[in-house]
Amino acid sequence: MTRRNLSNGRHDALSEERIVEASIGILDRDGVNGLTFRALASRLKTGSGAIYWHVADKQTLLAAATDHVIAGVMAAVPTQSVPQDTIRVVALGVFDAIEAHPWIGAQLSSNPWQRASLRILERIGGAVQAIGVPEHALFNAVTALINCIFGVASQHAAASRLPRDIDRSDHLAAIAAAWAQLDPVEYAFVRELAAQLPGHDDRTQFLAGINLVLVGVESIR
Amino acid sequence: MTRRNLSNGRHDALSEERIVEASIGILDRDGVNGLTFRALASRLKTGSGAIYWHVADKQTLLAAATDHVIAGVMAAVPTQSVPQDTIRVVALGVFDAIEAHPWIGAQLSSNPWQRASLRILERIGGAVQAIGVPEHALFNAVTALINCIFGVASQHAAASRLPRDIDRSDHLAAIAAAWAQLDPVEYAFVRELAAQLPGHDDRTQFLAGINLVLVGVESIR
DNA sequence: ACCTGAACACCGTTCAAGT
DNA sequence: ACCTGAACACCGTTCAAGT
Repeated sequence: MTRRNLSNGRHDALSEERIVEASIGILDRDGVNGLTFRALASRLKTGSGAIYWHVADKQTLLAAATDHVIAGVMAAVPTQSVPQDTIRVVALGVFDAIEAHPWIGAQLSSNPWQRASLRILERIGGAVQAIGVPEHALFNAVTALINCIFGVASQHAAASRLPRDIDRSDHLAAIAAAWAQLDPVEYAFVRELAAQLPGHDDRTQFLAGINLVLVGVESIR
Repeated sequence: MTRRNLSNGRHDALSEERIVEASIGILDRDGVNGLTFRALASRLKTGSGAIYWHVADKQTLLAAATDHVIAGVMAAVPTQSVPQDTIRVVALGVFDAIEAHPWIGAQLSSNPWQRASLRILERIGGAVQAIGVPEHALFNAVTALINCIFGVASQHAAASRLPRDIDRSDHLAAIAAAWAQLDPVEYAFVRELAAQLPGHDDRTQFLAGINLVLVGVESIR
């Protein structure tokens, strides 16, 4: 009975999985700054030092939490018959995951070579290969797509770091208002864009960006 | 003589500008975690509380430092006769700025609507307009390009957070080696990519990605 | 108006001590 | 082997007190 957490249903035993799941719960509710080892220990009814027996440090914990979410997303994405569709579905899956767990955005974009990113890279890469992009251009095509996805990821991450009591459309309106007050000569374009800001749909926008890059990718086939 | 810092050369008086410049110095040498109000106060030979008279908080200070660098980059970029070239030059300017001041990467991608980002948005937007993209597609085209730039930004930011004693090519080799040990079935593509990783040039790669998006942008003209 | 520096309320991480 | 919780070495920020 040395490994009781395998053989019985005791919920007391700490494990990396339980820690990661508790972390995700805290992250979803309170954001990255809300995830402290003290808060985690209190939720898991243990001492803060106990967590270090299972997890190296906070950075590793955040990477593990991100991987847990992204692994779920990728498992749920079926490979489409048209590779372009696979890319779109993967991209939208990541988009929706960031919307559900906003802290993932910062995590993905701040560490592009962690496991979670590799899962995305693998799926996108396979699809780009299936499109017929030649070997020497693969790297370029794939990173362009990944950059697009992660760029939006961080954009969303920023929006999600807002206080919870601020409405999203209020926030967009506030940004638009701020832009409208910029210098008319120096910021002519931004001021024009301000008018379009409140009405636009992030998800549609995101997909349109992916499609734009796909046109470029197809051009090198 | 109420505003001595305007009329004479005294270097003692604190000002937001001096604080920002000192911050950039610390950030370049020690990274974001090295920038503490105590380190800043010591460098400026003042008390840590004094800084708060000129700067609201650390987040604002980081945004101001980022804006200071990006403003310099944008001022140095001449508008090219071919709008596509303007986009390329702006993008490369941002790329080089991130290479010189790596902390900017995280800053840009974590707050896409700060002043520094707006400066970039304005230049890119004007050029996309000049290409002849119709009004309704402007937003999509511009954000796709910005996402590409910021995606790479954060990628570089990650690489720059490495300890200073690690060589860059050693680091790439280490990543390639780690990738090569991944599951051959689950990570077939990533393993193939690993071989190309050590040899590739970031800057060329980056420009190739921009060009890919430009093909897409031109397609909706 | 501007600066000082101690004090406050936190952090992540470590580690002797327990079981 | 795994857990406890006090302790350490930091942070950002505030604020009474100075000039």
